[in-house]
Amino acid sequence: MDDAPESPTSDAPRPYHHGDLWQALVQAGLAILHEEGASALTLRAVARRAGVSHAAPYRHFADKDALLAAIAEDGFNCLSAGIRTAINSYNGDPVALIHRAVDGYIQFVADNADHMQVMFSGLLKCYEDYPNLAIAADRAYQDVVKMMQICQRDGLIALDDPKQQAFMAWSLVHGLSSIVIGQQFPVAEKTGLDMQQLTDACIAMLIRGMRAP
Amino acid sequence: MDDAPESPTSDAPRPYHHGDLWQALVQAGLAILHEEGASALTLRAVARRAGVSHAAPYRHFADKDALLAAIAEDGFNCLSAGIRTAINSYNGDPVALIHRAVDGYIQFVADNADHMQVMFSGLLKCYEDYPNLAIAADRAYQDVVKMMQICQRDGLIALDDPKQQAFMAWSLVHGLSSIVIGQQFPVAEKTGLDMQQLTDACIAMLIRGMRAP
DNA sequence: TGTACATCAGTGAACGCGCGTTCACTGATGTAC
DNA sequence: TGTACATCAGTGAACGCGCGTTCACTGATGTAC
Repeated sequence: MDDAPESPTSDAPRPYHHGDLWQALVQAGLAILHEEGASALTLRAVARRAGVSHAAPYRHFADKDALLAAIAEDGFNCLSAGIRTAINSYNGDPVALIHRAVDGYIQFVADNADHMQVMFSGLLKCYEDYPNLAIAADRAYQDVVKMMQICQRDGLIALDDPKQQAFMAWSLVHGLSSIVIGQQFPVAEKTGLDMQQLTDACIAMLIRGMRAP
Repeated sequence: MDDAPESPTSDAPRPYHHGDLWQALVQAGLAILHEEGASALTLRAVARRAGVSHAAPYRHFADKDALLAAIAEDGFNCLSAGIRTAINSYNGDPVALIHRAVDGYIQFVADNADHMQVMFSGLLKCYEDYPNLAIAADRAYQDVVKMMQICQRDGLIALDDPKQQAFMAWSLVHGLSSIVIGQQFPVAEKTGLDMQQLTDACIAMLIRGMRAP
């Protein structure tokens, strides 16, 4: 009687075998992050939301951290998808490329603050224990590197190590978004600028800082 | 019998009245953050470590969040103390000033990763509910602004709005430290640089990006 | 085509645990007279 | 200087709660013959 699974949305009787419970659990976790926040992300809540018993997840995840890793991995996939979209629609204007990529990143953080928390706030101690997660994080990073290489090729930034440039760009954008989103202090009120203006200022500074001499 | 306070370190009988339990609880919280991490930071653990019953904290803090706010406040005070130290020892070289301040910030983050988590990872939803915390965060920010004004005055950076420059600098350094410290991916391995080299590269980029034309 | 059987996926009860918070209490402190 | 008393700070038992995890189980699936 404890923890009855919630009634399925459809009237059809839910089959005993779920089909793709792995995916359903990850999606349920994302929904909880959106609607209730990171502190509500428990294994039991995820199972409840997916409409299965709270023991069912153990068929698919070794423990809670494994589920968190899958959720974090999904987040990195979203980030790199956004960057890749920007790269794929590249039209020869590297400044526009950076704007599109950065705006995408910031938008993702704004829309998924609690998801970012799972990815970045040290909830998972050892990324090495989750190879798929490490790969996803690396892929996002490599996409940023690629973007830097394009900006180099087309003369926007200096021909320095693109890995280093990518890391600096990521740091700036990540810091920008996490300070604003985390609401540690009312940035708009303090700087007199809105998010878009702050973003644009950061991009301008970044490009100037990396510009080819 | 549940939750017996641990024996005091001194042999003298602990007086019934503590003297400054408020401070003792904050210090106990910091010790837990250092030694056991943010997930171990519970009200009961803090009381245990301070050597009082687990109900005693409620004489000094309305609830758990109030304790977290006090701990976060302490963190911002440390950050601004570091920046002010750098400012006070200013010797006319603005580049050295920035290096000292940034190195201090990064060192603090490296030594207090879990403390930073309490300050920045959204554990406290509303900073407005804790005026002292908001003041401490703002003071740290104002110290960065002051640093920017010095750099402007001595010709290192452009005469733009120092509040905006401060925010960009903070974003970069915060992002840099949180990505590296959070260990999302092995930065050293990926970029081929150690922390100090990455820091120096970021500072160089920052100054170039803000440099007076 | 039908059937026995191994394998897999999900169930539900149970475990021990530590948490945040409340409450009636008691011991200590300091102040008014 | 001594004493009654209000006030304050800490105690310890109790509350309800939800968590992660385990376990023996059962229902569904698919494969070998």
